[in-house]
Amino acid sequence: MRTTEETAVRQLRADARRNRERILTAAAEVFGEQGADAQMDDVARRAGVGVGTVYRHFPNKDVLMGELVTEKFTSFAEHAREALAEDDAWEGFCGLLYRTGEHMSENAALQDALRTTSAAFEYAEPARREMDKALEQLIKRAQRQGALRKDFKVEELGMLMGGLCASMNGPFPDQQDWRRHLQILLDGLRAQPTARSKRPF
Amino acid sequence: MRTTEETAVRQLRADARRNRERILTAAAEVFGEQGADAQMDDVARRAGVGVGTVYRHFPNKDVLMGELVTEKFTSFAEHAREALAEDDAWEGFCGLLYRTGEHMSENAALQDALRTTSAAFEYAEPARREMDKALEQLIKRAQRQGALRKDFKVEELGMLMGGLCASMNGPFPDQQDWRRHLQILLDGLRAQPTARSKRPF
DNA sequence: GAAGAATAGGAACCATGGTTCCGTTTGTCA
DNA sequence: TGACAAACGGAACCATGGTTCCTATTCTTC
Repeated sequence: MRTTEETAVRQLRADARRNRERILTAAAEVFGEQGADAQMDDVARRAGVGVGTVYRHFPNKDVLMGELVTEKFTSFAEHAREALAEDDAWEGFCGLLYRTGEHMSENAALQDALRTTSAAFEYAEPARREMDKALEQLIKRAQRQGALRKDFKVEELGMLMGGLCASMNGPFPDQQDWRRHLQILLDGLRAQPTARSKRPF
Repeated sequence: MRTTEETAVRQLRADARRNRERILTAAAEVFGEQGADAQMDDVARRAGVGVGTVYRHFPNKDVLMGELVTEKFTSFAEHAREALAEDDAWEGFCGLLYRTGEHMSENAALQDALRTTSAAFEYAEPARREMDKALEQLIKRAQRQGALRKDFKVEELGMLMGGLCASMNGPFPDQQDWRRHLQILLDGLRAQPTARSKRPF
């Protein structure tokens, strides 16, 4: 079975194909564990390959990381669409954020992608936008069901999730838990029957 | 007027004292603008001084940054004590977080200090603990007044504020506003008369 | 199974940025 | 005002880590 896509990429030599795969796997592990400042040499070593080989397959570090993060964002978009299938919009929303948090907490590079501006993550922008489209539907639906505060916008979700990342592996001792953070956020997002508290600004 | 403290530090030569002050000012500006990875050469240049001079006054970058961040934390602690003087504990609490946010949003190094684990910021730990002591009182009081959710702990505040920092200068377009983020957090922290929403975990 | 192109490997290269060193300058004190 | 310690300046040093380059090794094809 050979799709057009595969042939379009020009048939790689058998060893090259194998190595490319290994590199991708190794990179996912290494960047996942160490975040954006993991080293290319580490990736190469973990893949059992020379650095030169890594660079033969990916022009530079940014592209390699971008590739990985894009993959992640794409899968999040998929998750969002799944959540859309649930009956209770609010439950779907909460469940998605939790699930996403779970993934992020296991992937340092992803956390970096959500907190930092960096050339590396611009490659992932299209995927991010794709993800946002699915999220938007989810949000709208939860708002129609009267569960999510009306003034909440998709763009703000990125911001909140970025903040959530900060509580994973941050400088906080005592096993701080991002789940707790998420819990508070969700309580803040829930549509309130009562008037909201005054704000000094 | 010569305090014991000044003499304890051993009388510096006039030019040295002047330079030390300049360096501190320059460093506050440079690190405030560019965060933890501003360069020592920049600090020196801004202070109108050679790098060597910077190093004569501060053994290394980490200590210099630590000094600055410590100063900030100390002033935050002071603010917290001021908030304690207000009648309405909740208003005091909100006001403090807002005020703190305002400061953080103008100081990139401070943001870094709240999100990253780094030798540089360990120097600021004592000051941080001092700050936490004041915050604890503020929190307890707001809880007694029934305004703040009962299950909230001081340690969690650091986490949340760290998250808030992530929405300042993050990778989010469209002028995302940390004030909005804070608003949502505060709504999540407000004591709820109604039962909290179910959580999928 | 030999030739040639594709691929691998990893030492060497280079830019960046913190830190050190030492010859020069300056403040202080008698 | 002269002497000397203290302080200055900034070129040079060094470690780190991304990227390149060139030789050696494999596939693949005939």
